[in-house]
Amino acid sequence: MKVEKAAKQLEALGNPTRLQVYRMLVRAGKDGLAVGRLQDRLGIAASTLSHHLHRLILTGLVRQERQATTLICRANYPAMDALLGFLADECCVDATPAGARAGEAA
Amino acid sequence: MKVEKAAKQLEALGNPTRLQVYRMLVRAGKDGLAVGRLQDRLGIAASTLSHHLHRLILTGLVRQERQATTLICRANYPAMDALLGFLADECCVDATPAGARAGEAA
DNA sequence: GGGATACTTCCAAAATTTTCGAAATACCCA
DNA sequence: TGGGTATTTCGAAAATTTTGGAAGTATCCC
Repeated sequence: MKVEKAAKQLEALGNPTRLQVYRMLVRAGKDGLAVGRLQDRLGIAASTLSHHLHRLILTGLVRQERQATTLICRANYPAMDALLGFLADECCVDATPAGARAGEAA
Repeated sequence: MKVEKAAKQLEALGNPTRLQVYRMLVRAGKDGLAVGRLQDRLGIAASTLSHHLHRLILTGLVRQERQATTLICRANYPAMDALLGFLADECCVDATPAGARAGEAA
């Protein structure tokens, strides 16, 4: 994963409203949740919610599927796994090796 | 973890420069990295880096320790673990149970 | 004390984000 | 075709973020 992409995804999750939306979708699982259901729970303007959803979708964290007049939103779990992996990745690889001491031979 | 706190941390990581800083610190491990070393690698103004570091520190993702005239920065690993846990947490708990079908008795 | 290095805080301009009403679009049903 | 529900796009104001030069603070060394 590229830093730019990860940053975009983290930025998308870094807004309280979008994070709530995302968590609702994560909790909802494979059934997903309609845009209208999200709006009912959040109590914000439809256009505001639509903008937030758009950003989550642009980053690949959320997917939408139309069912007649309603749009079902779902968390994209593999994308979340990739992002979590990116953050935890390569922990300490540049650290001084455990046995190393000043003046010690390589 | 509260949604507000998690959102602040994600927002802090959601900027390419700050994410790079954070990853450098994660890679650096327990030794950490001086502010000046970060600046050398990033090539940005010292004041800009200082602002970014301040945000990472405010959210609790990064800690600083003074060693003489230099400030050593370190990733706060427990904070990262808590954030990752928050995101993965409660996946699918609201989902329709696997055996559920329309009209099925509870 | 004087002077050097390391880093932060102050200030401010430019860019971006957040918000939502109004208008537009998508789809279904009769 | 006409009308209704669901959702997005347009447009724009207010708030926040990002950036860095200049000035300030902290610590060390002589």
